[in-house]
Amino acid sequence: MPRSAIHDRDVSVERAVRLFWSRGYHATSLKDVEQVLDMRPGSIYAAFGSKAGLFGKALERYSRAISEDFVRATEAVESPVEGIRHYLREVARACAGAGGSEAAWPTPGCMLVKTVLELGDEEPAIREQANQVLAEVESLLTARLSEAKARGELRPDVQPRRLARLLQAQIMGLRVFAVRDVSPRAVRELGEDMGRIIDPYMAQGGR
Amino acid sequence: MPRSAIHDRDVSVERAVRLFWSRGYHATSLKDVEQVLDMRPGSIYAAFGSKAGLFGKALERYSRAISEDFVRATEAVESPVEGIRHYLREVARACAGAGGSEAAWPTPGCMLVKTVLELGDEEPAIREQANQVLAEVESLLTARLSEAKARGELRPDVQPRRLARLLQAQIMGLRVFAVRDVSPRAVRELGEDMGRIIDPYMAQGGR
DNA sequence: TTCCATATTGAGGGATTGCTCAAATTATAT
DNA sequence: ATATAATTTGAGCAATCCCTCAATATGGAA
Repeated sequence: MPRSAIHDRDVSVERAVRLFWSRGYHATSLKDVEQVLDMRPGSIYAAFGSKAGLFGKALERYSRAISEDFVRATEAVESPVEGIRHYLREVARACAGAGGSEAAWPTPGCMLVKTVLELGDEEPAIREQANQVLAEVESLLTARLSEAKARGELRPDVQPRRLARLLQAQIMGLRVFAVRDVSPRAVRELGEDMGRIIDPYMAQGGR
Repeated sequence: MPRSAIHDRDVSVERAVRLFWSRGYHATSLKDVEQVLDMRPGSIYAAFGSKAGLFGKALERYSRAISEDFVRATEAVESPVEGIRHYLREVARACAGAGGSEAAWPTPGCMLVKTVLELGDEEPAIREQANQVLAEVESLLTARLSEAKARGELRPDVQPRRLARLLQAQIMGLRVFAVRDVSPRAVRELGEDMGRIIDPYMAQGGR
């Protein structure tokens, strides 16, 4: 007997991702949200509770996409180390092409990083949410590296978690760097150089 | 004949640095500024013109401090490569101890990075200011690396500017990583590991 | 068709935003 | 002391903020 919803929740969240991802939390007003979602305040609040609530859902969706991308790119090749290199190249490529409305990424900057940097003591729930996802990504990296170590690709004395942190910092650094007004070529080169950081950690003297 | 100013401009800007650095641009209201500077709106606007104007002055001051820190830490030892490693360790230490009101850094996150990530098309002047300083830091790094290459510390085929970008991404990544809720030990280890990234670029097989 | 239950609307509320300006204040020169 | 000119104040403006809610619209069951 009820009236069916006219707005697809998934589509709305997807649009909110791009909006919040590019503008950040504070710089995005509900006017912007109304425009992008094509919804009026009442509907938005009935569906998501609050601006922070919608942001949380968007961040959740972004997080899932990021994790899936990592797993997919990483499993595209057999070698875990090569998989991580492949991921770094993919990120560099996406960063270099980011910006346009047609681009896959509205900005090179990682939404998780932007969130953690923007939101301090205000909105601690969202900050904690982003922190937790970043910890999960570190664990994904650690798992891949443990696998590589078990396969004999990495030296026996390598600490997977510690190397994972170094590599996560690479991804963060790459994406922040790409926000600078710098040539796509420089970004791709940087991704390549970052991939080579693993070399000294590999068995048989690297590469 | 005029009345002398009661507020020291330098002190005010210094306080504004900590305030904007920790909270970011949008999350900082003029109420916050009034409180921290102990000034009323009229005085603030007479002195700095606008919120963006004050932020610009604060960013300028922060930039100078960052550059000076880099040069000082880098010149503390004779070898340029060792100087860069020393800087990375110093940054890691400052990051690990950041947060408290007594700490040297209110947050590990770099104000330049936070600014570039937070401000998009809005406030393009400030964004451009931050971008330019980041380019200058890249040049500082490049200069140190060129020196190292001339001294024979680095392999002849090393491209200083390209390696400089890799290292700037390290600094950015380190400081972003440290914003995560992670142990000081992990941050210091990360700084150490980042220093070792230079090894493969060094002459005589690194180290 | 009638009715119900939910989705949606949009005017507008209370708070806060960045900012202005006329008035008050006060250190200095005369 | 007095006059001068810059500094500082703080009430308050227009705009915007996030959000609420009574009214309206509408799809599905009976």
